[in-house]
Amino acid sequence: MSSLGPLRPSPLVEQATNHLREQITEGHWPVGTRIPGETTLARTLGVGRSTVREAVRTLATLGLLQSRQGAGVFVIADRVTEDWPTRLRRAAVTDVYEVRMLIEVQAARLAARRRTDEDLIALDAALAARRAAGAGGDAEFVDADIALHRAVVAAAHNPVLTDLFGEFAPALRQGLIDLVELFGLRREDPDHGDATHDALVRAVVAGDAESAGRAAQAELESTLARLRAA
Amino acid sequence: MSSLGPLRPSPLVEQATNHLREQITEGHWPVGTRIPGETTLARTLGVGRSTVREAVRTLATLGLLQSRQGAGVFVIADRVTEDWPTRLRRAAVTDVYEVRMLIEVQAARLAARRRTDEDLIALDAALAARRAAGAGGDAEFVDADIALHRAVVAAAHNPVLTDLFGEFAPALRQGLIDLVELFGLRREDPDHGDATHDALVRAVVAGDAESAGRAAQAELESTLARLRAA
DNA sequence: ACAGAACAAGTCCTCAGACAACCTGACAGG
DNA sequence: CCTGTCAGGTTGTCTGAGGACTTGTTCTGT
Repeated sequence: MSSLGPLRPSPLVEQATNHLREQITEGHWPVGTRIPGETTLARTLGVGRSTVREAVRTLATLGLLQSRQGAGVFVIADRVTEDWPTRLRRAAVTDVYEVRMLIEVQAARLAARRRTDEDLIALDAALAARRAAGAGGDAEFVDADIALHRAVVAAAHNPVLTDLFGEFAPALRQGLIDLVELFGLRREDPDHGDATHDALVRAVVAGDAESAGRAAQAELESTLARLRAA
Repeated sequence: MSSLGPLRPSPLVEQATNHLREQITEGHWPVGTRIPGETTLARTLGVGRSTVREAVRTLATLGLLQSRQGAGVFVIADRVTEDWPTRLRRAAVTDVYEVRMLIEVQAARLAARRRTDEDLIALDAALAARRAAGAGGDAEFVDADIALHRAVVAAAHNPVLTDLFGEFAPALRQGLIDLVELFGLRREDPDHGDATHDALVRAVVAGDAESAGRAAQAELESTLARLRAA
């Protein structure tokens, strides 16, 4: 009778949620249609009504269902938009890094044109912090490196761009730490890449878009090449 | 007594959800702490226990709470990672378009280096489709235009990049349709921009990264200038 | 015959109570 | 100190009830 059977290893709500989600993703309940009522679902799933309600609410929060009092529950989407953190986690590091490079090269050009006095202070501070982090551990150093790049992107003064970089940063962190350790980049050169980063910052400070773009490209491309080799 | 008072304009669960979310985001319940029990919350909020449960489940789905049977409900995050569709919807069209330009200029360069024979066929088809859409409505034309740009990005063969463009496309669509109508771009020139798009495609086909980048930049910058003027 | 009001069925929304499953900390005994 | 037991509290689930709302139908007046 009950479609879920006598097995109860995981919470019932979760089972019910998955069951309903399958009906949607597999097309049994196309977008726009009304799904059976609470009482009916409770009977067919072999669970209580409150359990069904919580499952429906979960899928409503995920954007698959929408319940309208008095009318019923309707399917409004058949798949959840996977969020970027998980998408980036699944993607290849080189692909992520390549996109990061695309973004940042152009961001550096914009930053050179738009940087304010506050940006200059922040850039100098970030550069100094990166240099200082040369004395610390690899994770600390990578964090300081990312912070510097974040300062460059911030100087472009485009909130969408800033958000986008913020999305990529955590995905890059671990890959960069691994890279530094694998190649032992900092063994004889604790603040590895200091000269290129200095050039980048100086180009942005000088307002030279072309140089800034080239500096960013050169710096990122060398790292990308190492990532590809690893 | 009841913190929610006698007002009942919106569903109680929603009110309870917002109330709990505020407690979290405003720091009254720091990450890691246990929140009061369902029965206690029901009493303080002046609602039933099932209402509290659905509110908690909503926040759990959003990743703010985690409930463990027998132990309690715990705060595991103090802010939800806003998804890109809503973020882009809230952002200024010009900012979104600018980032799109950054991405696509570099994508065009990559595409020129990596395009396969299949890409060439798809590019030609998309270009022809855009030309054909000149006879249709504005929405149809914009869709064909976006499809062509999507084909260019796809030729770069970076899945992260393709996904990223897919994220931006819907946010751009309406803005572009409005732009076309506002400026009446197609009144005397139904397939507006055909020459520049043709140049872009030919550069990608020829494998000329520099020309492709310049063509994309020129095309997108002119549109961006119009958006800024609007 | 048509337009609008009144009705009825179905649905979600909320509550209250009960019991089961489970976790945690205290406590006694080794 | 370590360990097993136990009691209290918490979440998980079910059920029954009534309220609120939507929708389609029926009825009424013109």
